[in-house]
Amino acid sequence: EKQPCMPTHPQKPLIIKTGVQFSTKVRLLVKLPEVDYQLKIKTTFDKDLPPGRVNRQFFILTNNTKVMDFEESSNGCLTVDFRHLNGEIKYKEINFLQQLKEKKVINGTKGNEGLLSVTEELHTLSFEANFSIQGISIDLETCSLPLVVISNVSQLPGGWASVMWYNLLTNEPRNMGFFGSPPRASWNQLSEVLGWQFFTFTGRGLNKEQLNMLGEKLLGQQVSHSDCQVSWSKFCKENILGKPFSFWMWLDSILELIKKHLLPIWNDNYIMGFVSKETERALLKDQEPGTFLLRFSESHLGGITFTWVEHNDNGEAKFISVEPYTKNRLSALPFADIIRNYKVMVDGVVPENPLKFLYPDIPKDEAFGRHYNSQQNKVFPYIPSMLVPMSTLDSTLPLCSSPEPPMTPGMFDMLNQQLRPFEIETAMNSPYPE
Amino acid sequence: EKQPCMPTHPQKPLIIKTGVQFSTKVRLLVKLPEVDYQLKIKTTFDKDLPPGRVNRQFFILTNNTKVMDFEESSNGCLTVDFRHLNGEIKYKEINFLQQLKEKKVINGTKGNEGLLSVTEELHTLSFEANFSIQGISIDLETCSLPLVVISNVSQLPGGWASVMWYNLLTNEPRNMGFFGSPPRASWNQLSEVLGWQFFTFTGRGLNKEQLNMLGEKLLGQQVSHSDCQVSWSKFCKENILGKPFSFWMWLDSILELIKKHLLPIWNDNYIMGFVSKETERALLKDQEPGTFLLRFSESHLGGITFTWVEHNDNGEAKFISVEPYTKNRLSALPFADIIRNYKVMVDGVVPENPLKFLYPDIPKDEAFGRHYNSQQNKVFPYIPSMLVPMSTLDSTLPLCSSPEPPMTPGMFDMLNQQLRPFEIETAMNSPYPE
DNA sequence: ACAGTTTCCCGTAAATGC
DNA sequence: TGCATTTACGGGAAACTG
Repeated sequence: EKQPCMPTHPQKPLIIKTGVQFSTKVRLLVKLPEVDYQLKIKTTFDKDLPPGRVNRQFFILTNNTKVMDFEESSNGCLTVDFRHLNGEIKYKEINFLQQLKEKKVINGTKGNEGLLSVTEELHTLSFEANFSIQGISIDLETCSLPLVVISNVSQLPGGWASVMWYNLLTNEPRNMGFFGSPPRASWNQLSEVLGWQFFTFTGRGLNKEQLNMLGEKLLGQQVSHSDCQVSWSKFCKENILGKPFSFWMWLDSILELIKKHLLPIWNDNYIMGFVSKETERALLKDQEPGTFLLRFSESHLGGITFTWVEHNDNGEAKFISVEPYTKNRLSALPFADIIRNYKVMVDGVVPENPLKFLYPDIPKDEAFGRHYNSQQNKVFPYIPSMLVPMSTLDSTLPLCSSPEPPMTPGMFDMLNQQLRPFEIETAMNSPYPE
Repeated sequence: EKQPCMPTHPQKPLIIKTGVQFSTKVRLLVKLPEVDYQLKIKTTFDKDLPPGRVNRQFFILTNNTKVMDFEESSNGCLTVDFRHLNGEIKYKEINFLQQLKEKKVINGTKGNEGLLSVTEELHTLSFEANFSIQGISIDLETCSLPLVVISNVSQLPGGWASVMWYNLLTNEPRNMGFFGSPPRASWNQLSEVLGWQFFTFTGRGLNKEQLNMLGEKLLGQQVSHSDCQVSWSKFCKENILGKPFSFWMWLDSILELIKKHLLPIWNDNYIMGFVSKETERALLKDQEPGTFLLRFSESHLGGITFTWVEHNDNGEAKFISVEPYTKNRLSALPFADIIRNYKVMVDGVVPENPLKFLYPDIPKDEAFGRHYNSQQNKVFPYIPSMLVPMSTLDSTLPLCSSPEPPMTPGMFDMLNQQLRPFEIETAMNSPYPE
């Protein structure tokens, strides 16, 4: 009869942060005959969870009772929307604006297995109303989909992973023990969700090649990933081999990077982003010198780098990648300007920008010109100054410039044991398929 | 009998921010004969202000009663220090950790003249205790010096100005209407306080020349500023002529800049900082080309620039200042590294660092070498990249490079009406005394 | 409309708990 | 001790309010 909607964290529904206001909407789906009186809705947090399994306990700080009525108009706080939809069903909506506070559990024994993290702990909001019609008292009750409660935005990625996994893999309205033994997802399902994440939060999804690279990263090289199963743990809990973060933490850090610093370029489809080093080399190998592409760092959270191709004296292609730029650097200098002004200075010779064509052959300025920042702000008595990103190289020193090593740890170790000058880098190319 | 100390905001006592914990200490100065029982201290905010004049009203959210006793040891929250001092007087101290919340004043008429800003509104904390000895009940009561209550750190500079002004100009323990008609300060008094501010917060005070420049800025050119009177309004409320900020706001922004980004260089005394443009030119005029000095921006809040001297073909000195660096830029690149790597490129020619000697003749690297950041962090497969601060000039364009115009508005307008190439700048020099 | 003031809340750092 | 989680609060921005 009543269909509850979810409390919302900015852009991420079903996640609530303690101490921060959230809002919920409840819609009454029955058409009440001429009910003009005000209907009181009471909200309760974790109303009747099985007492044995309770983990953290929360309570709603503010008024947990709100009136659902027809008159109030939208003021952002206690908005009540009243709409006729298709002339058939009446929706009444209520917004609660309230916040949550953790009850200190006196009882020392938290019921649950210690294995679950707080972002795997599921909660609900219950809504109750009572009204009487023609002398008959009627109780209505409903509750939300499972919620995740976090205490700091640093837990948002983990919480969102839980929400995604739950909603991807079950239709149950309230399986609170879901993460006690979470089901696996097929790569087919998961890749669709990942693409959808990018689409929702940035405006552009992921193409076949990008998803393929992600599949390989998560599952290793396979003929087809479609039917592979991905465990919850592999997706979000276990660290990637040799890295201090999980697959989802890595991917989410890239989502955040795009949202804050790369949005227009990403939406113009100028960031290939998810490319293996092997593919990268294969693509660049036969291109004009100075052809480059943009790739997200696999070794650091939230980083983006460019790799360009040059040619040795003997005609071999060599590939150079710059140290990845992270949000700190990008907030000092937007990425388009980095590409525009990037310089390499070898042996103190006049610096030159090695970036000429965005793969496959788009002149740099044609691709990024729209996003250049003419940061030459005229402050009258001063001469303007800008930051120029620059790599300074000394060709006599064995400065290593090879792109990231492949994922296999053996290979990684092997590479790490060798310091070598530029020339040898091209050797990295041959072992890989083209 | 009891001597109260002040609640503390980090580094700035007598300022309390709503919603943030603060602590107070109360010391009992009488030696109680064998009092081992616990003495309860009750704290009240604005206990008995004349009701007519009340502005904002606040109350203490947390427990306002704490026990002063001998046993408790320092745990950071309810610390009680117990010390014998000189074997004569017993100090008992209590820390209150509590926060303040504003009462919504139902009564619409705030008593005070609307002229005062919130940072000029003074409040107090009262402390009360009662104990009985030999059947006689004894009441103790005391209260703090006037406090300023702010709701956001953005109000801290204003609040701190009030605390300084109050404590500089009165010895009254609680003149709550002080800012109704605040007295003036002599420049003698004020300059001492300003120097002390720098000393306290950075470790280095201000020398005669620096204070002199500040005096001129505040009072205009005078034979001697010592006996000049500075009004509270001029110090903190009125904007500097032609600028959107007051004298103290400007000075405080520089204090903050030093604290966060320039501390070691400032403490090495390598920042002249407060120099008028006239003096700057007089100093640099006869120095080696490439001699530079560091000066705080007078036109923007929290900015620092360098000015260096070069010579024209005809031997005239010309002075060039870079656009001031503010906290945003400095957090991308520390100032010492900016000085180290700063380049000017004219007509696309090889860029060169024009900064050679810190005034009067200290080789740049000798002065700043200790603070250079070898930011060449080796991230294995990538080539490192750094940000290089650079000014790019085209000598065929009339790019203006004159240092800041002098403060007189007429002069400012005159300058603004002229766009001119480098060479003319030297003309600016002659009108000024050397 | 607007300026002074407060609220909101992210994101870093520190504290706490386990 | 180390890791997971929470708390603290500066700082930018939005919301509020006369």
